[in-house]
Amino acid sequence: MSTTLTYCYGKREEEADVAEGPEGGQALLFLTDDQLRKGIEAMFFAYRGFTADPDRILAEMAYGRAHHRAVHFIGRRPGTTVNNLLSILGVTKQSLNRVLRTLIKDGLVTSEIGRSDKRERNLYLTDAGRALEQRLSDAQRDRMRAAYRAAGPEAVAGFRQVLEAMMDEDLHHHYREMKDVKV
Amino acid sequence: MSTTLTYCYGKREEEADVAEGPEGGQALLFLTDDQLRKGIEAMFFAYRGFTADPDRILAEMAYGRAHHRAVHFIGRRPGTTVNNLLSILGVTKQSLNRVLRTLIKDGLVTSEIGRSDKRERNLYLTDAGRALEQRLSDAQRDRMRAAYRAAGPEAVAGFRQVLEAMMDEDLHHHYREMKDVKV
DNA sequence: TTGGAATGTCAACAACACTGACGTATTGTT
DNA sequence: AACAATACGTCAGTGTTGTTGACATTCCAA
Repeated sequence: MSTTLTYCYGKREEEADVAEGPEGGQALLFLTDDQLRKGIEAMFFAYRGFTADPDRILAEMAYGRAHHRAVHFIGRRPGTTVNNLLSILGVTKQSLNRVLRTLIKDGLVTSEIGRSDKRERNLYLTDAGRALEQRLSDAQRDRMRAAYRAAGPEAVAGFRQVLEAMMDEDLHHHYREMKDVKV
Repeated sequence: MSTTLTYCYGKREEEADVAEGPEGGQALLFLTDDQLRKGIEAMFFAYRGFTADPDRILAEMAYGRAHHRAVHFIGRRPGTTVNNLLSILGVTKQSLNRVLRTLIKDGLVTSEIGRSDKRERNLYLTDAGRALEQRLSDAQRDRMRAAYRAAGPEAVAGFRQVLEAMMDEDLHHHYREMKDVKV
C-alpha cells in the first residue's frame, strides 16, 4: 500500500458505499476504484483480442486497421459520403483520403460523384471489396460469437448496455443510426 | 439486399436458431450475425470513448497512448521488468524502449538494476509519474464509473464476462495476474 | 457575379509500430 | 575457463496512421 490517492474521487473497497438498495444490499460495491480498474484492464486486453484476427488478415496485404474500418462502414452504408465517413471514424479527411485512395486504386472501393451535390463523393464497395469485408468481419464475428456463447445472453445484454453508456454522445448517434439498418 | 453472403458461418436473423433452452425460448437469438455486428460496432465506438479522456490529457504533453499504457502497468506492478512489460503490452522492445526512454528522461519513471539478476531492470514510477498516472486513470475511471452506474451491477457483471471471453488466452493470464493484486 | 463555405485532393511531416542487426553485461552450463 | 543463452539497449530502415498546410472544385447566398 505505497500509493497515496491524492485525487481520490472514487471509493476504496474497504470504504465503499454499501447501500441497501433494490438489489438487496451492497448495491454500489461495483463502483469501487478496484472494480473500475478491472473494467479498464478488461477493456484493454479484450480490445487486443477483438482486433487480433482481422489484423492478421490485413497484414497479409499492405493494409491496416484504418482500411478495415473504412471498408466496414462503407459496407454498412453503401453510397456514404467522405464527410459522413469522416465523422464516424473521427479522423482527419487527409488521413481517410490516403486510405480511400489505396482502396480505390486496388479496386476495392469505387467513388462516384454525387448526383445532387457534385462536391460529394458516394462510396461503394466493389465485389472484391465486399469479399474482403466478409473475410474480415467473419474473422471478427467468430471471436465475438465464441465470447457471446461462453458468456450467455444475459451477459451479452449487460455487455452492450455498458458499452453504449461508455460512448461519447456525438458518436452514440452514429452507433444508433447503424443499429437498425436492414442489410 | 445486394450482398451475397459468400462465407456465411453465422446465422441471419430470419433463420436463426430458436432453441427452447433454459432461458425460455429464443435462447440463441443473441448469436445472429446482426447481433454480433452490433456488438462489434459497440466495441468500436465504446473504445473511442474509453480512450478519449486520457488522450486529451496526453496530448497536452508530447505523449501518446503508448506512454499511458506503460505508466499504467508500471504503476500496477512496481518493480516490473522490461521483459514482463513487453509481454503485457505486446509490442517490440524497440517500440517500448522509445517510450521508456522519454519517460525516464522526463523523470516519470526510474529504472533500477535488478538485485538478484543484474541483467534485469526494475521499473518504478516517480512521484511525478504517479501523479500523471492518477490524473490519467481518474479521467478514465470517471467515464467508466458513469457507464457502470448507468448500466447497473448486473450489466457490469455481463460486461466483464464477455470481455474476458474475448481475450486471447496468452493475454488472459496477464489480466488474471493483475486482477487480484493488492495495491 | 462574386465571395464565402463546404467537399475533397495533394504534399510534407511526426508519432509509433515493425524488422533486422549488433553490442554489452550477466547468467547458467558444460 | 569457455561457451551459449538471456536481458536490455541501440542504430538503421520501413510502413501505417495520424497531423497541418495549401489548393482545386462546387455550391449557395448576398
